[in-house]
Amino acid sequence: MVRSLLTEEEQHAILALPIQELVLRSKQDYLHINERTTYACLVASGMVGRFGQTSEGVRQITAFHVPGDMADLLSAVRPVGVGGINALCETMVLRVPHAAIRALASRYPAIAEAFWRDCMLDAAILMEWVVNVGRRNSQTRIAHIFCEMAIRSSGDREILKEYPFPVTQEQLGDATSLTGVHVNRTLRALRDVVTLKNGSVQIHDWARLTRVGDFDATYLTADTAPEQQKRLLAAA
Amino acid sequence: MVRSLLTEEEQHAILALPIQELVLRSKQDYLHINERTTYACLVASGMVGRFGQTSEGVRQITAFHVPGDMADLLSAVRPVGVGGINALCETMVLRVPHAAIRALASRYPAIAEAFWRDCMLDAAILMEWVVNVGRRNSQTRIAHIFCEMAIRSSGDREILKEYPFPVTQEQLGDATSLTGVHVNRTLRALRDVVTLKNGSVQIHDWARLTRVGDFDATYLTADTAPEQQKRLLAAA
DNA sequence: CGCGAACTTGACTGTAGTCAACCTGCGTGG
DNA sequence: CCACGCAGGTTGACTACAGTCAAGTTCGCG
Repeated sequence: MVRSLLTEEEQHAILALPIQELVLRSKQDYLHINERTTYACLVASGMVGRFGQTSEGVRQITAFHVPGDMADLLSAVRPVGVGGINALCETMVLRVPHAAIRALASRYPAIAEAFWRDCMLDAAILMEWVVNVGRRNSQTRIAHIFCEMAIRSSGDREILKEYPFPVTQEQLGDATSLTGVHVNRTLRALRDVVTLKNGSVQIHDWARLTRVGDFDATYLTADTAPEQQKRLLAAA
Repeated sequence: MVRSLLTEEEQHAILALPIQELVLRSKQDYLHINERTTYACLVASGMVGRFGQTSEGVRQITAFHVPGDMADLLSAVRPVGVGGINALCETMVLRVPHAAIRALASRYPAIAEAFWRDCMLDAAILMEWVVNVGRRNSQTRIAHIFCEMAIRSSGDREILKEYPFPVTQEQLGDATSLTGVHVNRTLRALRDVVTLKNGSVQIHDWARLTRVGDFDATYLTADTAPEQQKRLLAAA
């Protein structure tokens, strides 16, 4: 919730939410496509992918979620059309009942807005993914995802030169709409700039990576508006 | 706001929002990419497209908005990363100040949730677009968009056999990540099922169109949960 | 040590892109 | 009222990026 300003009381209220730990095995589907749920899940460790699929069962990953992300917060207000969720490696999630989230949002408008804003960051990323998959070639697509995940995995710190990204080349293809074979060839072409090995991304040249990846981090940045923008205005 | 249940008082409060009418010429950019705004806009008539673009300026439409849609409601809580907005034909929009939206959301939790839910429908559509652009061939892609817009243009009525869709083949290509030339060829191949002419889509065979378009409307359906799901639970 | 998942490589194919020419219909201005 | 211009649509020939298929190879784990 670093993306919004909350008072201590609000922060305590969030930390007091009832949670239930759940450990997912690598490759385990946590939420099946079109499944309805009454919990939202916070990724505590590991990594999950959200995905959609065609009627033929071909999967398309639509989002990656790192520790700290609510992977399906949107389901709290709209439990349909969330897509499936799949653990990319052994992952611990904390399940929070929708009812508790909604009750909290009702009581604290600033929390409602913080949740809403969090969902809107996801939406901005999704828009960027449409552009990525639709308009960029294989090198740019993959480099772009590596840039995005570098920023998101680094939190407020300096950009990490290496970060965990426990996906197979096949899964990276599911995220970029490429085949595993072509991901492999593309990674080879990028090897001077970035490598994916043992479930980690190693960035050798960040400047070149952002250039190849046609990457501008604006869409990921926290709101840079005046501070009060991060909180709801007092009720009129 | 038909997607949520609101009391009369809440409905009146929404209708009392300060608005400012604005008429956009066809092809006019209303919001430039990366532009920050302090208004959200409701489409009153006509049609707009939201778009992203690569650094080379190639555009990718990420959403269409029909009358009744808030095209950039998400900007109320997160004014960055919205992308650009372009009028596809002469369009009237109603601009509503972010401040008013946020004040209303703060005062009426059910309205906050209705706004949030509305944004989440957009997000669900966006996920479907990633799948569409990433995983489907040209015929399926175009047919899928035609299906989506048929449902959204029909509102609660029966599905219209003809509905306004004032886009050029080139713009349809910008939405489906195809070139204008290929859109043209694909439309020809689909002409027994659906045609795009004079700014309207004519559906000749809805059953076939959904089959060709690999279309399942679940992601667009209003929440089918028990009624109270459509409103925030009373504050604990 | 042996199995299987993931990765690697090569040869060939196919869908959609590119380029270029031409057609059509509409709105404007002479 | 006609003619011009132009945006949008249509078609053909050729190209290219990524997909497909198939045969290895490597590596980690039981």
